[in-house]
Amino acid sequence: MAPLPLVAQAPRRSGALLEHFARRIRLRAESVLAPFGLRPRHLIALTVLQTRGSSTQQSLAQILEMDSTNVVGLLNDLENDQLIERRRSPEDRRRHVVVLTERGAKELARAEAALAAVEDEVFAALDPDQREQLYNLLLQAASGTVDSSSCTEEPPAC
Amino acid sequence: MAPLPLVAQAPRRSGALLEHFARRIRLRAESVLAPFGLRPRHLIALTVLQTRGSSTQQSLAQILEMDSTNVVGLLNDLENDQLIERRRSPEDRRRHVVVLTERGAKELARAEAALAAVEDEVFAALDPDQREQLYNLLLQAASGTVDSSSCTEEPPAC
DNA sequence: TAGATAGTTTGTGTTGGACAAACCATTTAT
DNA sequence: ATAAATGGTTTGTCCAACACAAACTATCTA
Repeated sequence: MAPLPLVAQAPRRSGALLEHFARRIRLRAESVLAPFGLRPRHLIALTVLQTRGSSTQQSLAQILEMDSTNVVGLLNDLENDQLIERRRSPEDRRRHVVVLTERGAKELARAEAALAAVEDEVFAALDPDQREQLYNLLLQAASGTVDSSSCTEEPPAC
Repeated sequence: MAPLPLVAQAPRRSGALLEHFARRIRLRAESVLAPFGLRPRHLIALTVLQTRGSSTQQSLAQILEMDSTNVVGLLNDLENDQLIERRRSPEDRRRHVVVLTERGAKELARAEAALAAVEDEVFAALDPDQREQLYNLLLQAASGTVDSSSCTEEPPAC
């Protein structure tokens, strides 16, 4: 095959920039979140629960791509603060269904509000519209990967 | 003041989702990058150099928000592979100006190409247009934070 | 000449997170 | 009914990324 003219420039990958910003945000978030008794990774878990609904611990580990033993510790923290609940699945009583509590949702909202300044700083170069765009893209990317076994329905239905 | 009607929903923050994706990408990138002898954080450094141009090590540490002693090690790796060069600044010979070499740029491009599959997987729910949008938003956010002392010009000009 | 600054080296400590092993409760297969 | 597999938990070990401190060289500035 003759080599294509290569008119289009090589596609740039978002990965590195994404990680770059993740780091910048995480460093700042650390201190902002401290008063809440939360760490960035707790926020991630709560956000995933809110975004994708209640999940089994197993599927949560899959989504977060964390070792399941470490997920246990993470959930222990959150459960101690009553931000999530572990409910036995009625269909398979070995399973724990992890549910964001009302308190968890409120706390998440408060934490997000506290992070406003952080994102204002890190995304200073983006106007509000663009930040909205960014958020929506990420949201869509997240909700798209429904690799089964996550559930947005009422707790007993999972 | 009377409480506002709160018609608009609370603004959602991108931070947690951003970190979530950064993690997913990093985990996959790790193995893809291994044949190149690179780690994700090397890619970040190279990307920053390409995006924002040559920098002093000091300003690089600032941008990457890493401890400068650790930046040294990072740059040592990259310099060993001849992906970057440290040039003495003519104006202030204490300073090292870090320059992405031609080889560095090529290697970065190759690495990015190798990461295509990774991003395809992680951003499966986004169509090409949306991925482009995402990239451009991140790029703009990155280039916006020109906190002085970075330089896109010819090496001797820095 | 003295002090400040850019970078380097070495060394220490903390922490996130991967991994393995042993265990309980429960479900499924034979 | 018994055995095997599965979801979750606990504990413990190991490693890599980092932050931080100290001591050093080279260079610039006062």
